[in-house]
Amino acid sequence: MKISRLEEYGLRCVVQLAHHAGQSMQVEEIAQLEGLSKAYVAKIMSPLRRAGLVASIRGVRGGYILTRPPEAITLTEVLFALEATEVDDGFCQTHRGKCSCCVHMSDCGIRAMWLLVTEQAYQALSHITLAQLLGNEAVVAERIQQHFFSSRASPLSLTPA
Amino acid sequence: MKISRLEEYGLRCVVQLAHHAGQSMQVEEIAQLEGLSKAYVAKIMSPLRRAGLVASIRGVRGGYILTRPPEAITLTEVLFALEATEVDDGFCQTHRGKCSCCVHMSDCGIRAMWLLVTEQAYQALSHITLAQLLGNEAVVAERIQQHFFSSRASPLSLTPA
DNA sequence: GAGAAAGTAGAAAATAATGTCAACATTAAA
DNA sequence: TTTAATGTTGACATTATTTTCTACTTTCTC
Repeated sequence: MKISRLEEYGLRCVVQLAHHAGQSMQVEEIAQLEGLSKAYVAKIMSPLRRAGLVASIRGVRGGYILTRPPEAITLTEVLFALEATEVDDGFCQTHRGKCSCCVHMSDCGIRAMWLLVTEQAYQALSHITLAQLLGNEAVVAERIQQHFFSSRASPLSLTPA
Repeated sequence: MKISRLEEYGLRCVVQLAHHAGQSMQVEEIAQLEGLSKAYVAKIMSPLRRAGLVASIRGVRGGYILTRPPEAITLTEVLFALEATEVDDGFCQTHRGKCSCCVHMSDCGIRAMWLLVTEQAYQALSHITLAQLLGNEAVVAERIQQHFFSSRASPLSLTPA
């Protein structure tokens, strides 16, 4: 289980924008701050723009800017924009071995498990906003942990078997 | 966020063994049932054996067999055996762009978030055993859902911001 | 308008993940 | 004790992902 570089870098770029919320940033500037090439950042921003999370300003003095305040953008939105994460037909298509369709296509316990687990993970991420990622590591850790151990009945909680 | 083929296929092979718990299965047999090549299954089984989750029987009438009953093997164990999932130094190493180390190495809110989210996800998976994946899709779905909505206070639950 | 400073898009190169192959090691059975 | 059926290993081929490159479009400033 891992996140792709597109997801990681994309999220980082968007967090940079969140740091400068209200102002636009040029691709070059983001690239500098994240240690990425300008061309690469440009490519990363593309899906985020198509998803409507950021707006581009073209021409001289152009750049990117968040379309909403950081408090109003969830991590699930960002990750989905960057990479339609498939545990659905797409998933089964890419895990079919040498057959034309997965041998478990009609009935698959593992699919049921992945489906629920990832669904709940994204559900959890949908409660974390960009605003909550601003601040230093300790502060963010504290905040997220708050979430995880908070009272409400519980998307991704599991009791022992 | 996605799972690799190694993880998916590895889990499937191990579930096949769970179906035949107590008896050994030959690589060829597993390959047939999963629609994979014999050579590929052989490769997949290797890390599972090294992790001690399965034992190999060499020579004529050889095969693989679970070293513990399906109820005693968790998904986290299987996934870790297949792929050391890194959100640690390894993760930061592979997400450092063009720099020698990630520009956020010393302090990274995103790292804190990934760390906690994946930790909790694996925590959740550590409560699901191979035994719980046996049965048809509907049954498994029901079982896992039970877990998610059960009473106890809650690794991966999140409350709205 | 002209020119320069942006973003855009798609091709190409580099890298990593996936899957196959062939030579080898082990062991049950004849 | 040979033989054939198996797992083991590492090198190779293939495919997918990541990253760069190049040509193009838009728009601000003069």
